[in-house]
Amino acid sequence: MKTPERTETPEKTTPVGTRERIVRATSRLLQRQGYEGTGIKQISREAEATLGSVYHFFPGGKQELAAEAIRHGDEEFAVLLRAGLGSSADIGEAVVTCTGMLARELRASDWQDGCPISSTALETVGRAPAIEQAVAAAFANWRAIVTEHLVAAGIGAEDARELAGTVVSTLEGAELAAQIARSEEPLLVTGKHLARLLATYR
Amino acid sequence: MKTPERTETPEKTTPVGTRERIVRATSRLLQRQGYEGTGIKQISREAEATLGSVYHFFPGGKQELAAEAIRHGDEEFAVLLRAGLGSSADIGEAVVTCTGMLARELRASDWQDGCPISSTALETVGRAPAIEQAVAAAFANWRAIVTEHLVAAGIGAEDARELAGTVVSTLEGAELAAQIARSEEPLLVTGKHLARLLATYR
DNA sequence: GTCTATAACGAGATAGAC
DNA sequence: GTCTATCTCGTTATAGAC
Repeated sequence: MKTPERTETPEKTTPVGTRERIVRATSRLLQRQGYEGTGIKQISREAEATLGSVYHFFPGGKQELAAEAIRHGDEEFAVLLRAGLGSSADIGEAVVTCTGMLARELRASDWQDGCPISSTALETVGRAPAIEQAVAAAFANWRAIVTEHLVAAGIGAEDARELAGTVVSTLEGAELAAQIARSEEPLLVTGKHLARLLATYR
Repeated sequence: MKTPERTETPEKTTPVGTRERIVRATSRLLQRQGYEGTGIKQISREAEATLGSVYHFFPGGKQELAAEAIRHGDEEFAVLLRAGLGSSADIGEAVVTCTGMLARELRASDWQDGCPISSTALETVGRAPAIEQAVAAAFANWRAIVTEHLVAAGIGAEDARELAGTVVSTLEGAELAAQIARSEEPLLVTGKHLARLLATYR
């Protein structure tokens, strides 16, 4: 028995280990406050872990922890992307669904929860190799997911590759614009334009 | 005589006052390091001004100074936008010119000098009203500039307004992607796609 | 694996002489 | 307007008991 037995509501919340609590808290804080704006003490507080535990699991300190949190955000956004893009056989409609989902989540968080990694990505350009690598991997992952769906929709491989980059970039930019304007409009309009662009292929 | 007479090379560099040196230094540092990553002491050092001078001109402290620096970055990017968009009668070509200019500057700075305000914008969402306002004004300014050129190119007013938002957002996203990938490709490809999108209007 | 204490340093901001 | 000294607080990181 490695975990304390909790007979009531065992399926509600799977007990999550300290390490994962730290990673999740870090991911959320980086999303909202960026890398420099987030302190390790705040992370340990929010994760309900002690400072000693944080350095126990991440001896590399803040950078190592941030890189792991970026990978967490990577997968989080990938899940949303796959859900949205798989929602319709029409790829244009699917992209519009994506922007709608992003807009809904953004409004629900009072425009706080944008892209989980963009702020940290911008802050660490050319200054934190471990983080930069995780960021680059995330973008590559998202592009690959979009490429796959574009190819499945009948777009040629090379066109699909290029378009996927534009789709991901444009979602990033639109999410930033929506946060700044505190409005869903930039995301929704951009979804419409992306669908229109995709419709010109084939 | 308000300024010391310098008879030699008077046109080379117009002597710039302390206040402006501080604003310029802040703008550049915010662009590269973001808001939380930039210290006032570093600013005063880089601007060759004393800490006392910084607080003399900006009694509101870091927030007031950052807001002013955002306005500086606003105008800086607006100049580039106007130059690029005015470079051709064909609006698609003009947008491609813009992305080419951005790509060139980005590479020249070793992928450091992206959008002058996006990092600070992301970091301060919902946490620094004076900065948020300056950021929102900058985006509105850039959208207005693009809208004007789209209308001049014969696109209907409402379409132009929506497209301008997408153009600005997409440039933002593509610049981020280019910095991360350390490659001009995201910007150049995005320029091509934007031109293609614009060509479907009329 | 968890906890507390603390070292070493830098941040934003202020005071007051000049 | 400029300069220096300083206050107070928070930061990352480490040490070592439990």
